[in-house]
Amino acid sequence: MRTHPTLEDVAARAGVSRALVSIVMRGVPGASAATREHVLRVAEQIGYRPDSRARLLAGRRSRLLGVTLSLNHPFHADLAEGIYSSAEQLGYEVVLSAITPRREPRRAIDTLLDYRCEAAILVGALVREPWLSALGERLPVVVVGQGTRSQAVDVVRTSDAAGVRLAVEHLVDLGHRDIAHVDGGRAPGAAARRNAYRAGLHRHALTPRIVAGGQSEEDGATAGRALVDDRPTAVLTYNDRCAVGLLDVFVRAGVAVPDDVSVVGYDDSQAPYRRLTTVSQDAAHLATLAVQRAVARLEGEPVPDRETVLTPRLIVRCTTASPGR
Amino acid sequence: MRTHPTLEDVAARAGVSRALVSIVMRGVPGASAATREHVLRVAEQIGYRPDSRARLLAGRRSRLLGVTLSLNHPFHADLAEGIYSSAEQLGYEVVLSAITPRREPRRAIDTLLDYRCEAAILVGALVREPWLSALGERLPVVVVGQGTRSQAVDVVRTSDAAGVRLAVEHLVDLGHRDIAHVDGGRAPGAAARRNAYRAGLHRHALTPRIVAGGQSEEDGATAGRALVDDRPTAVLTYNDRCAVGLLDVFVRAGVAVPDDVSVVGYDDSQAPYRRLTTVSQDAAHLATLAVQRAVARLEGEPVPDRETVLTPRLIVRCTTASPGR
DNA sequence: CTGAAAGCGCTAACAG
DNA sequence: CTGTTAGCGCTTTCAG
Repeated sequence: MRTHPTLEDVAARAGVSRALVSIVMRGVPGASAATREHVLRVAEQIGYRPDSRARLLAGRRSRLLGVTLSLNHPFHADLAEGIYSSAEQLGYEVVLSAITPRREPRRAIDTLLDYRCEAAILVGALVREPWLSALGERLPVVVVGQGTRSQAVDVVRTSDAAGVRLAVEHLVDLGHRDIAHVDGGRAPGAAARRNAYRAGLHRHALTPRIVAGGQSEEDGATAGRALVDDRPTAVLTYNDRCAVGLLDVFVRAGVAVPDDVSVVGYDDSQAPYRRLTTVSQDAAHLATLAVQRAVARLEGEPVPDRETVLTPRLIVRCTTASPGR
Repeated sequence: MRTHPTLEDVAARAGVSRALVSIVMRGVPGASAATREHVLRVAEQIGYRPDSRARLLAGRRSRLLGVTLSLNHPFHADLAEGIYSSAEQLGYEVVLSAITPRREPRRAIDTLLDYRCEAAILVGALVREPWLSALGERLPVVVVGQGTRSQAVDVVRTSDAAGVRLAVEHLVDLGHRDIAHVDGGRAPGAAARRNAYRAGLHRHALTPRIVAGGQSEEDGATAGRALVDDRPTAVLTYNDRCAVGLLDVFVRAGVAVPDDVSVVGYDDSQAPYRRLTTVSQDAAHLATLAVQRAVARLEGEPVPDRETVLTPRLIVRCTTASPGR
């Protein structure tokens, strides 16, 4: 189990100075093409890879972006993927820190700080406003997917109001008048969606009906069981996972979708196999914007607005139809 | 955006030497209880957190465990959670590196190496044997969840043979004779499960019927569409996600589960709401073992076997029943 | 128990 | 173009 080769090993074997190797490895000007190639080959030969810790320590910039995310959320996975590739394009590294039931956001963020990342991109991190603001004072912070009252951080999100509105309009256009909402409880964005739902129904002089839900399929199933007996003609759920749980209960109870009841999800995170009508948030776009925002702050470029709000799209698939069809 | 406080800042403010602060922060003997408390309070006051880069660089040990995982797999999320907590208990840190469609296992592992983690725990990383062996020569490697021909790495997994066998026996006991398998293609463990399925059916003089599947719900749905017309009485799928996709297609096609067809999943990764009969792998246990194994290698403790194989449990829920009930 | 001193592997000025 | 020289913030001897 021998130790990793160092810059010095490469230098020695290539017969040049460490500084030169450093220059070559970083790809900055200051070495002839011939030397460059030679050094690179030697490095390759002895399996040299720069020690990222040392590099981070020595450099004045770390070019490291810290990202929190909760595992097990398809939408977060999509965001992470986008963040990785946007960051790479801009020459930044990414370090992930997971939020799990036993590992709180605060803990995840602390880890990121210990790595001395230059900016933090927070996905799925529910932290209290004062703490978030304090964090925003220390380093550029971009919150993805949810709003915040804090003025110290950037926000990149999709408009919950617009998304819910699209969904409600779609259902109303189809002729639905009894539209229920399975909410997300304390989940990110849940409050905004709930409010938008209320507003949407009021706009059409309809009566809101909110059922407690959550983020998971199980929450959706629970809500489904609560709704199945006194069934509305349409249901808008907090997210796709929730919709899936609801659908499952409905279908098993012999309730046909979309014939007996229409269902609209949120996030477009489910594989298309379910053919769920849903409000789509463009994860790749959100990711790109979040990274751009963080980088802009780091590089002192002007950032137009603290908050960037994307407009979601409604994707009509096969779980919605006119009532009593 | 001021810089982070350093060890020196704490020392200055507490009126002691840097070395002492270091001792206190690491919690090693060498400081009086009074001093210890004082230093700790000062550190807390100025919001000091040790720089993990510097710590890693200076210490002879990094106590860092590198973990690959693919986002978007509930089973991996469970493993990650377990790894985090086991590592913490043993005084190790964890750094995650995601495998995504655009970020190959090799890339993810290289990142881990750049962080100079002392050992690697590979979950969901499909890499060729020679490369894996080469990696195993460099540092302790524990592969989780799948076997490998490589003799250079440790393996912690659940017996696919035993799991599939449990499932097949269960179905046969229920009276099924026409049992299909939706396989996992090239996914981890898919080959082993496929072989065990074949062996299981042969044991009972039944004819195997294998349908191409995959890891996702969509793959399961595709397989479901292929099976729905010439329906077996029972289906064993590569994993739960696959089972869910299959179920979805069946239920929509008016095929009742378990009345018309029984379905057995694998992983127990779905929320219980689906009431899926499935083969359960104990993620927490696997995680603990993987971490213990890695740590044992690092600390030169004896490791009994290269491979640890857990026995899975069959969890009978509501998707299996006798045929023609 | 405490302080001084030597690096860890790298980057970044600066001279040559 | 190339080599020299300082550190980055911390751990780790080793004397006081």
